Amino acid sequence: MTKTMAQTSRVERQDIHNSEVPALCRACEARHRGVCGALKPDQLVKLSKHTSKHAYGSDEELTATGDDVRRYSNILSGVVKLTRLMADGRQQIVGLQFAPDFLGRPFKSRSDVSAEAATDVTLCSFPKSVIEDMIDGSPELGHKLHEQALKELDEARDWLLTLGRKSATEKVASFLYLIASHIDPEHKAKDGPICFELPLKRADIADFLGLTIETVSRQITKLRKAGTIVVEHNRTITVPDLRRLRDCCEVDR
Amino acid sequence: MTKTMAQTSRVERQDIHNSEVPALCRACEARHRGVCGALKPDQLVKLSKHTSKHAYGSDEELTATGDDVRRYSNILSGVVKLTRLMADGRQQIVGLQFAPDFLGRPFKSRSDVSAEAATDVTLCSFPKSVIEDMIDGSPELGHKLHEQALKELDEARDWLLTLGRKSATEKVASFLYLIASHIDPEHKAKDGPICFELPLKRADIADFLGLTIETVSRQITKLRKAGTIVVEHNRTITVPDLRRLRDCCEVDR
DNA sequence: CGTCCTATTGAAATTCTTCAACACTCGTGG
DNA sequence: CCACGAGTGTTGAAGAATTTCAATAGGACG
Repeated sequence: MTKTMAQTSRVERQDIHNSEVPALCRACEARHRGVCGALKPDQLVKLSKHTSKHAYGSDEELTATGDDVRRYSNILSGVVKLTRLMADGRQQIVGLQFAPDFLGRPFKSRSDVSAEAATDVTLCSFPKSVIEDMIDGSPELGHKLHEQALKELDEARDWLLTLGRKSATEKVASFLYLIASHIDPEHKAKDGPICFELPLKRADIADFLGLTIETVSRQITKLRKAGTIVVEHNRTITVPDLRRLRDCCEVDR
Repeated sequence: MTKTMAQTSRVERQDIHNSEVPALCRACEARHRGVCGALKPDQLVKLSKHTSKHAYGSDEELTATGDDVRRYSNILSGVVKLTRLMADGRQQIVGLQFAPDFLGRPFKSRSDVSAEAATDVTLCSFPKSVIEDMIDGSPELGHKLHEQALKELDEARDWLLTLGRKSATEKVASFLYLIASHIDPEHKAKDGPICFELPLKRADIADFLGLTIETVSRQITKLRKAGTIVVEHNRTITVPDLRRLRDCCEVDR
């Protein structure tokens, strides 16, 4: 069984036993919730020798399309968009990843999606080979990566339904609901008021939803006028009643 | 009904070396290309004790939405559609699986997609627990399942681009191209004439592409009149020049 | 022969896009 | 300090793509 959910107290107790956990990793979110949670202290040490932290600004490219993907990363902060581009410039965001998600495509050196920073992003990255060597010795790590792949698959399939079958309003509502639930997973059930920053600009939202900027804007206006959401400074969204937003994600016809 | 298509002679020759391979598995496609390829003979024996073959007719449900998914399966023949359904009846196919794909969602007992037979289908299925026990002992098996998850993820992301950003004609062309390449992976590069049966009826194609039946029909007519495809009996497609079809998948605007 | 299922086609209605104009914010440099 | 431009977001009107509604046709089967 995986022990991902460790409360702080237990983690601290663990770290007394193996004080060799690299300084870099000690304060790291990914160390507990991310892939590194599956690593033993000596593995962390080994990994940290090849590790580098890096910061990216909004819209900066993290991995070029078709590039050799020689490095894996943990997202330490920020939101990353995975996009696919067509020859004539049409673009589709095929995945959004939040800290402390893992970034990289195991078992394949080329990828036809490119990764861009949606917000300011910091990554902790390391060579592919190091991790791949570790997988063989530690099934828990392989399992964790497998889990993340399955999670991403579930999300991609949810989004297929949204892209294929929902109206523009439903799409925008679904996007806002997605962000709201991701920002505050606890809140999801509670249905109280929620406030959050949109990690994407309108153009990105459009590329995520398969719409135009204008349509996105119009639908946001519509939701705002209906009182389902409150918008400040274009990017700050308040949802007075999450249930009402959720209802907009799937309106009976 | 179930026809074992493997040439018996070759399979028998192989099995001289490991006579413990269960009779059921000897002629099986999945034994080589599917997950079972990662199993050792003694594991196959163990697995085959809990294995049952089953045939389904077109549109029959293999796994109900939200059902406990207690069993895994290999697709021995036919095409399976994975669908998501909305409360008001809107439907989206979120994945197509072909023999000898693996069917089932590891590490999760509920799934919100339902699996239906698109064509006549035969499955070889076994309890989840047996496979999961084996994963611990054989990293190769875990790896194979991981690979399949990643493959499905890549496919889902390809499809997100298609659903989000392509026109109706491009969507239909992309679908036909997908099927053509899947039916005959070798042919993909050659660009000669190809003939195949559509595994999906118009309604399913529509649910796969996020379109209506009528639009699908119109686009097929359009491709037919342009000479890009030849249609017989609604289901039999001939593609004289695969390159030309591929060009229709992404028309510059 | 009639019925069900599947597929096609036409015309009207709807949704979304395209094109165009305008508003707001922010940083830079005159 | 203000003008300017770039980047971002909103809104309106016209146009295009797709859906909806409705009618028709062919094949399979009892």
